[in-house]
Amino acid sequence: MDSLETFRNTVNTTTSTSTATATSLSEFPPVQESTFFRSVNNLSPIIPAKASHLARGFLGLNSPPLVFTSPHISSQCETHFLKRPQLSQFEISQWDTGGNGFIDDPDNSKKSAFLPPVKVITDAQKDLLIKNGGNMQHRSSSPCVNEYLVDHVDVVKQSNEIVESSQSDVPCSKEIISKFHGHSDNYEGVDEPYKLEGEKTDVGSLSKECGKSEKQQCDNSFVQLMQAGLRHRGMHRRCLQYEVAASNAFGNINSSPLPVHTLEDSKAWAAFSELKDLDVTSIKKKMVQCPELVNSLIPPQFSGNFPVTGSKPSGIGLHLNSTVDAMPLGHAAFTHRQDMKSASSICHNVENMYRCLISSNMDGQSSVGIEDERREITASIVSVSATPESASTMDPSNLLDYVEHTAGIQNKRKLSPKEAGNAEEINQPSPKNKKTKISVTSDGAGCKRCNCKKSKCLKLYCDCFAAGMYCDETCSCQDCYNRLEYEDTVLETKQQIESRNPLAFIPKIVQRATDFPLNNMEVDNVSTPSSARHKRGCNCKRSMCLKKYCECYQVNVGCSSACRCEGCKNTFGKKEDYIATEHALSKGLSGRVEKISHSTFHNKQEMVANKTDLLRGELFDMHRLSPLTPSLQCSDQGKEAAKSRVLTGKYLPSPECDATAFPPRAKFAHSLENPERSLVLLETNETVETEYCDWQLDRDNMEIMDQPPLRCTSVNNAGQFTPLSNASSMARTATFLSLRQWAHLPQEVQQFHGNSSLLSGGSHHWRSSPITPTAKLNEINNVVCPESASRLFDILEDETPEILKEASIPIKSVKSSSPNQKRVSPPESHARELESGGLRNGRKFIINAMPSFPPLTPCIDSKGTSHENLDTGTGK
DNA sequence: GAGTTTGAAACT
DNA sequence: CAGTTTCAAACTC
Repeated sequence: MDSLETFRNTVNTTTSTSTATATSLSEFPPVQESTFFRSVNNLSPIIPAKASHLARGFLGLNSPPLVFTSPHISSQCETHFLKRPQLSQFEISQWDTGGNGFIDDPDNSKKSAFLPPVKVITDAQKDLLIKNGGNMQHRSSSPCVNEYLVDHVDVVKQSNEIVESSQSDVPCSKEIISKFHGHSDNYEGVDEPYKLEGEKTDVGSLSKECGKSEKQQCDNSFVQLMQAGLRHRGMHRRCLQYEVAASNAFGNINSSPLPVHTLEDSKAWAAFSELKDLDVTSIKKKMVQCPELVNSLIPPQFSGNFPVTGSKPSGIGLHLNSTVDAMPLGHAAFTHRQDMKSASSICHNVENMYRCLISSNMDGQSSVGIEDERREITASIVSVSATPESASTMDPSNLLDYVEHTAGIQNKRKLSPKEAGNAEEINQPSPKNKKTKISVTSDGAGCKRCNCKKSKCLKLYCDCFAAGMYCDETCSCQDCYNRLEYEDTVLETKQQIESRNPLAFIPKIVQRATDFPLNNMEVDNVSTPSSARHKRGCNCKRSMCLKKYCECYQVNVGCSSACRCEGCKNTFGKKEDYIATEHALSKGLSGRVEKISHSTFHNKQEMVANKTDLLRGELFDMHRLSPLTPSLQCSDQGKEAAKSRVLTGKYLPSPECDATAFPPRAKFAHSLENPERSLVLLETNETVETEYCDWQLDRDNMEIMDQPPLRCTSVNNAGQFTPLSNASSMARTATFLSLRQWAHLPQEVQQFHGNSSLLSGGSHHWRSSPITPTAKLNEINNVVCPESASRLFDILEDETPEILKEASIPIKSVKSSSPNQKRVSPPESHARELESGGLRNGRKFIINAMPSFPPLTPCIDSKGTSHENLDTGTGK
């Protein structure tokens, strides 16, 4: 045990440099009082300043998460990264406790012993760590960092615990440790700074204590234990980093943002208990005879058949660049670029799984160039994903097989640590890779990657840049500056462009209220709703909008009045047809509203139908910039109205359209009953979506117009959040944006909205789209909520000064909230009224325009309930 | 794969 | 704001 002490001392010495973490951790009392935690807390925060190079959106140093979400962000790591930027310490504690499932329980240290040590710091990670060398500290809030820290801790912790707890119970415990440490030694020479000094020495001495035959046994049992445990620990660990990975890609049963391991660990412990008292041979025997025992050591989500949900990418507003060639809806998950990113996400998940597999390669030769592997695997899987059998529909087990297969291939080509360390170099697109990348991505079903040569990928010419994404290794660009390492440059350039055109980065494809098809079936046949239109329109002269030169045609949308094309023959909708429709609608709707508003509804269903019908157009409008998400589409709550609205129109085949990716309705209902909880739930995209759907109707129906805007309140409350949970970077993005916008709206407008309860609807709207991109989050003055902006533009016809447009955003919300209002007050006149200050009392206006309706949907249990919630919400 | 066409973005 | 240039994707051969 001397060596153990030495080891501990070494650990303490090695990790004593960080006090900040420990200090912070101390703020989260009960969970981490164990001796080990104290040691853990003293560990240096190992921070991958710029972790995965997998393409990511422009986070911006001082800006809210994303100007528009990037498919790249789908990377689960990124998702995680974004999700809880402020929770590092807490996470650390959570992960450490949760990660082992033993909270402050000395006895649990024993339990932990069964958990085989894992190669928790991959080569790539180490490489990153090395690269980031000195400046690692400042990003300690990164969950990824946390992972490294936790992982680092794990190495120590598990080592300690194994030594401590196993004692002599398992004859080979020492050998296991030795093995483990020997494994760690695989990193030798890669990054000495990260090696826990003493590991090697102690391990070495321990190893020698094992006899040869015993060692052989140990090897065998160790391998089995490790293989089982690695999956449990390693993979789970990886999925801590990619928490969404577990929940999305593998249908995690637990939607909690924070991993809960206790149950699994308990199971595993139970299984392990069966083994721990046996000798090595028996253990081996037992494990061979009872594979289920081993399986019990494996988290359920990683054993057997994975419930496939596909990934639920964050999604984005439909940027032109986010849309690639259309595919049959069946493959819609990869129709859009962000879908491709979901593939990327899956890839990333798989990648992590692969890492685990690599890690579990206990032959001591697993030092493969992870970065390189990642790249290739990702590319390969993207390729796979691009096939009809997209990754989203691919059996995860197949993915695993694939990964394992790939791993096998990869292992044939083991890179030296040095080579692995050259990830940066490898990441640079090379002509050699170009063809492959293109072949993978340019088949129309794949991810659209840029191929810029002169723009340095810092102009809107660059698809990646325009879509708010960093280029990645799959791009074929040259002299690319659109990379994370040039983050500052990218942001600067982006701001520069936005200064010229604040809407430069907003989605180009928007929904139009004037064209909402009633044929539900159509949704199955198109990838883009006919109601969608290119915001700025095309300017085709020769292509007649029949080729992909046409931005409208390219994304399968018809041309609109915004287009200046000549000889438009767009098969998705000719400009002239659009104009004609628009004209007809503008003529017919006001009369219709009049009719409805003066009708006496005796039949609730009829009321719903009528109102739903009216709302339909409005909803399209409201979602103009944001493809409806599955929470709406897939909401199976028997909400006829919502359903009707959702299904009536053709919606963008949102990548998130994955029923299984969304939580049960109960979650939302709960949120309704508990407004405070709602705020928390709002951090999940699905809740936001659902909320929007339900509350919108509810609000419209229940004469809550007189209620202070719930949403406004929520938004304000939300503003009190730290940008924490990356907070649902997506949903939160919209929230913060709205808040900021609101704060900077002219007082006049604020007052207007203060009087207009419909603001709530507007806020809803903002929040309703977790994929809402933000034009500029870090510069309040330029903040433009794309969705709002879009609607705004429709209203103001692009003739309103920018500042007024911004100020009018909530007004658009009014419009959104009250479809009738729109009909009653045409956009133009509405704008005029606003400008003249004549429309100050939105409430009155709205009430006149629309009769109050009883609750429309079962989701809103009762008027009282919702009302109560609203009251509660508004009371805050 | 090279060259051409096209239209958006950028520039003036 | 219009005209021109630059750029990269789409397209053709």
